[in-house]
Amino acid sequence: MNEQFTIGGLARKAGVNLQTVRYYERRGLLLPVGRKESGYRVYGLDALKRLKFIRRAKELGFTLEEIRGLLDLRIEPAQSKDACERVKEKTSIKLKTVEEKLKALTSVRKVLKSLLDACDRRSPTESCPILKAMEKEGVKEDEG
Amino acid sequence: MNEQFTIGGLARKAGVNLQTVRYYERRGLLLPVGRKESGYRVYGLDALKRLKFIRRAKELGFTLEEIRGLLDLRIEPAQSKDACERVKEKTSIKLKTVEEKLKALTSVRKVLKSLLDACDRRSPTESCPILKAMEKEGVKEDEG
DNA sequence: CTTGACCCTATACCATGGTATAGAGTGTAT
DNA sequence: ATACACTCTATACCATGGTATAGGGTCAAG
Repeated sequence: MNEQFTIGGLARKAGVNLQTVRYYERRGLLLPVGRKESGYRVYGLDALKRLKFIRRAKELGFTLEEIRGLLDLRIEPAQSKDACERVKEKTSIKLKTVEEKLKALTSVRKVLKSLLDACDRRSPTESCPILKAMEKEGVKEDEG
Repeated sequence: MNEQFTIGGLARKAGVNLQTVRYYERRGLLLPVGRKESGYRVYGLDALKRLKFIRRAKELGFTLEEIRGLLDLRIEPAQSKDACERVKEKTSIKLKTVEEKLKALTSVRKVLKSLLDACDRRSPTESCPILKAMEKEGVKEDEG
């Protein structure tokens, strides 16, 4: 209960480099609950969860800045309606970009599948099938 | 119309930095169709498409190496059965990574949606819903 | 035949996200 | 009390994906 870690223990449990933990602290992503007399950082179980979250979110293509934003999207009981609205807005924005990525990735998947098909039929493709197919997919090409 | 570009024209049309075009060439992602006497690079319309594809793929979280792999997927008429099999294999691998990304992003979308939901209901949540959701390992794609 | 916009190569530099190392203190088991 | 694993800060270093700059050539218009 109320398990505590030293930085090394935390890093090991989460499977990340010890330096990375300190790096995340510098970036404002992961703070120790406190320090010992000696100056040693002390972490709780929540830190472990947070650290795991950071790694997963990173794999999903969020930057550390964005992850910090996500972690800040906490709905605390004391928060005002305004705060809730701001949180909601940030979340919506993130959701929208995620949905765009999903759409584009779905197209890519479709293309790859049809390429596999072509392989099975041994029908030669154009010089760069993925490009041709993406054109037909009508995934937006530019915008900014 | 067999339109041709110089490197600057291509970069402008695609909305990328000129140096970036040369960088992609160094990385083997985008070659000019040829050179003028002067040594000037010459590009065709296909290069523009390719360049746009690269940018999009990048936004989806593919590395330049991965993108090169995607662009290299093709079946040539003269290819042997073996070669075809290799293409198929490469394509399957790409497909798998795309599907992993899709899965992970779908989880994120779910989490973000539920967060928005919680916000709508304004249920004063005790702890960060995102954290909660991610703690459950539901999003994990890794360690395999 | 020079000016300006463009191109060439080569190399330096930048940001992000880490990782490693140096030099010094801590904690504890023998 | 000393060895060993661990921690601290600070700083250097690495890879990726670019971006900028230096020193020079090309080319069309005037």
